[in-house]
Amino acid sequence: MARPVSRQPTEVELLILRILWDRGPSPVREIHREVEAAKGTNYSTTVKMLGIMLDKGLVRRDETVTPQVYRAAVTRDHAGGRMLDDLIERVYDGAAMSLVLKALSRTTATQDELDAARALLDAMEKKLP
Amino acid sequence: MARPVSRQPTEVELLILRILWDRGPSPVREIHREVEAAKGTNYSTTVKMLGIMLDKGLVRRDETVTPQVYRAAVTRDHAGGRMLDDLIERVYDGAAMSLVLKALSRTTATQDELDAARALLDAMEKKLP
DNA sequence: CCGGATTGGCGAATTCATTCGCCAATCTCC
DNA sequence: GGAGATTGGCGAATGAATTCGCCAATCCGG
Repeated sequence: MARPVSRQPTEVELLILRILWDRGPSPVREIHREVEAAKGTNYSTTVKMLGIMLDKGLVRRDETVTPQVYRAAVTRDHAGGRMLDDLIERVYDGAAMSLVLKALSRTTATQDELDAARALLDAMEKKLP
Repeated sequence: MARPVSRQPTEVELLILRILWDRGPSPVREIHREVEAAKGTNYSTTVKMLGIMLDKGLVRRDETVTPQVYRAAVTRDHAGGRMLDDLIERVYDGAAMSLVLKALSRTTATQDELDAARALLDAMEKKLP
């Protein structure tokens, strides 16, 4: 009686999405090459997972060409944002800033990213009452 | 042939941890009260999950009192931090800042939190080459 | 046109998380 | 002291995710 609960991409789905995000639309054979390198599973498994992901709407398929080409149907930021929202909700009951500060403290960033972050903070401050 | 993959707390485990984080050490009956309110499952299920979590080291148990009292063995920040690291790794291949900016943009914060965030950014900047 | 290689799909098997039925040990209070 | 309630635990059943065996269709070089 297990339940999925969060409508997040599963482990293998995420692995495949990441591959598609990194290399763009690709035929099964190439996707599988990376999946196999990452976890040594079978070609059939990759095909199966792609089929499942197609049903779930996580990927698109161009069947007009041979071999068929798959592409991610969701963007990295879209999926990541949803997963992050979910994480924040499940761990911090929605109090995001706490988690964000934590994330900031353990990351490294470029000057540009720091500037962008400051700009965001400024924008947020203006919205304060 | 499913695989565990990430050693993160599962859904129900997280629900129970959150309850313990919010109310502190508690007897099963009270933990169950909230679990039931949240998802309507049985008392046996809550006991079972606590047993599993005890095995995994996610909670501690004081058996010297009756009823036994359970407490979280990991802090909210510890668990959240690990889960966040995992999320960042799985979605962004480790490039955290991108995700952090995304999180910032969709949250609201207090003045104090904004100040704390700026302080962190300043500290990070000093570490730049 | 032919045989071997490639592609893609279906269904069954496996594993983990979750759920609960059922039972034993304690406790509570007449 | 004992009936009924409360506590806690174990083992089996259920369901989602994952894996692969096996097979059909298509492709490709000679």
